[in-house]
Amino acid sequence: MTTRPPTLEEVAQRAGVSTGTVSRVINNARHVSDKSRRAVEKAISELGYVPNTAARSLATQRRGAVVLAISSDDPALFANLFFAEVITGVNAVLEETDLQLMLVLAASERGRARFAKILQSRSADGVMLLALKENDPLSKMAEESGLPTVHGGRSLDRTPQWYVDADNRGGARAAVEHLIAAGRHNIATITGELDTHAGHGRFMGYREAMVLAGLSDQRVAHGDFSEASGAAGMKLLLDDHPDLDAVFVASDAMAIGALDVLRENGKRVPEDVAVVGFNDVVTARNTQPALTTVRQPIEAMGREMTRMLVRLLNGEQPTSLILPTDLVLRAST
Amino acid sequence: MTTRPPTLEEVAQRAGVSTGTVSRVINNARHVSDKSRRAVEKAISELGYVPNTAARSLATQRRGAVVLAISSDDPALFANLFFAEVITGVNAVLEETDLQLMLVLAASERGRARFAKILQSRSADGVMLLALKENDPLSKMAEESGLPTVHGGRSLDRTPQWYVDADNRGGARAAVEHLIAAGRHNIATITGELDTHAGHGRFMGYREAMVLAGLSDQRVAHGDFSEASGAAGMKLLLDDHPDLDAVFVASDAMAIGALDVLRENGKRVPEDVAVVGFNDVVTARNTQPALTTVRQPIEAMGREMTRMLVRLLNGEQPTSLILPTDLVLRAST
DNA sequence: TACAGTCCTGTAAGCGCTCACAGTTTCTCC
DNA sequence: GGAGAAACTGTGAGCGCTTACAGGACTGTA
Repeated sequence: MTTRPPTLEEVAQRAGVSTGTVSRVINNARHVSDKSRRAVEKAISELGYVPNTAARSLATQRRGAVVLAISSDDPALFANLFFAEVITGVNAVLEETDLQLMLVLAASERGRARFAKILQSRSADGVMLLALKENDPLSKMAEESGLPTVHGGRSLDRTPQWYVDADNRGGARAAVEHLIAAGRHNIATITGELDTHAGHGRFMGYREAMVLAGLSDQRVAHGDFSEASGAAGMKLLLDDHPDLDAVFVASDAMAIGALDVLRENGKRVPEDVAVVGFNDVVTARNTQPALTTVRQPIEAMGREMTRMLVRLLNGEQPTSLILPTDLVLRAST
Repeated sequence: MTTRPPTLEEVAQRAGVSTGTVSRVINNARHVSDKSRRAVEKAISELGYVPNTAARSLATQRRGAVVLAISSDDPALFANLFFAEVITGVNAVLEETDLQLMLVLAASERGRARFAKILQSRSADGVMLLALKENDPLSKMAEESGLPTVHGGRSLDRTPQWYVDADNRGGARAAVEHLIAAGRHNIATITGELDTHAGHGRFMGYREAMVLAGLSDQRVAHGDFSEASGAAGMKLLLDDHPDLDAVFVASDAMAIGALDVLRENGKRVPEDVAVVGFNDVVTARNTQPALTTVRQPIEAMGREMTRMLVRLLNGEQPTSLILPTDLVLRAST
């Protein structure tokens, strides 16, 4: 058993000053003489004093912590290095502050209850929400708590006041424009779920690029981001539009399904049909052929969400952000 | 702005009892009449009261949170779904308790300082440490703090009192025995860094299996877990032991490098040379051919670490755990 | 009826810190 | 040298909760 850590009062005694002065030194407030400051600092280091966060929180009404809540149990969150990347980004910014990171996986009912408890017990000063589903209950909970909240991604039904999102539309458009520049004209698309912001945005990006180039945007199959739906979509496309020479697929998982179908049908990639995916999942570089895809700046999203939240906590008014994506060129185009 | 949340005192007033009684109800202590209890519960739900954690922490000297510190910036931690899996496991157990999860990435100097601060300011009741490097400073910091600490993995230099680890040796042995059972006899190995517990254990597992089967354990190349070192190791092995018919590789990354070299040298896998890796990284199922490998129970490690820590916090004396691995059979054997 | 046990309840003293307030000292500038 | 401002410091009242401790109200027993 370790002995009880030293308190501010003991520091004050040792330094021969009052507790108020010690507190001022700790929070480097003004109005402290060099002499007192030095005495206090000496006492602090001799005693190995570190302020007790609970006591400080109680007095200041500030928690010194933010919570990152991850809502969906969507496998998309776990495929990929999504998790690691977001957290790396969040951590990088938090390291520059005194804020601690609390993590809540709120996929289950229980997890949601825990999240609610954190909010209501005021265990955190702010919230970062990765809620990929539409109408996610966490979103409302955070709002009702009144805590500053930053969203990662948007839903179609409601644009949160503060969010960071990837440029789904722009990314899709760039991907399709890349296909066009490579001389493809009969470009099809397999969409994701259109009732998600990402799915909708990527589809819009496709249409935008095609229309602007004066090409037909009518070669469309609808999927749900899953590998199986990608395969099914590809089959439909081959039936309906045997002339297609490229396909923009709204997720890598679907693209993988599509590649299988193309192979089964004797289509060579990219010679006969070029394929572009979206997300740059880890396996994208190991497909046959390696998949050209759109990479989302996930770590940057984590970073920017955190920056935004920190600003909010400082009373500033940040502006929401849409981050650019990268087109990763590989052998499938 | 939301109004200040209700306090315990307001609950007491509304319920017509004293604060002591309310506190007893909240912590469901004994000696509360049904009448008071009901009155208090009614008041609580009417007011939407939730105890303030900071105040409670201050009074009880318990924080209601544990910290998960991830030390290494080792890419191995980020390849894979390591991150997501560990956290999923940790979260699953934590959901059954009232403990919150604080996450610290302590790869940088700054991160380490933050970790120290958490320990010293007593912001957490216990520590889970994923410190993959030998002699990791975090390990000592945690120990000095006196907080209950559970380690994920071991280092060679020092076995922590409480840890959860995967059975590296047993996993390796099972992999090699699988090769033997398939009729291979000239089995080589490419080791990982032997000064890590994992590298050492896997090598021991290889030797154990070979010796027990009466086979030579002398076909050895040493690597450092990286893809490049796997390729280099494979080259050496082919030169020194052209008769080899199988190779147990201590990491998937190295196995991928080895597969490349085998292909370049016209060796067919698995016909000429069977290959087994270790870790089951996401890409292992997409290699050519798909890689047979040893899967570590990462989520289970997270779960067991957390269980162990919870027991420790309850004053129980848990015992350290070595979790079994799984052999994932694919086309490379 | 008296007396010890049990239960229940209220009271109040902390937990370790911050911060307004008031008091004291030191400057600054005529 | 003195008035007023500025800088410094100590004091003490909280922040919202827990937890002895001290009763008071019952119960059962002699």
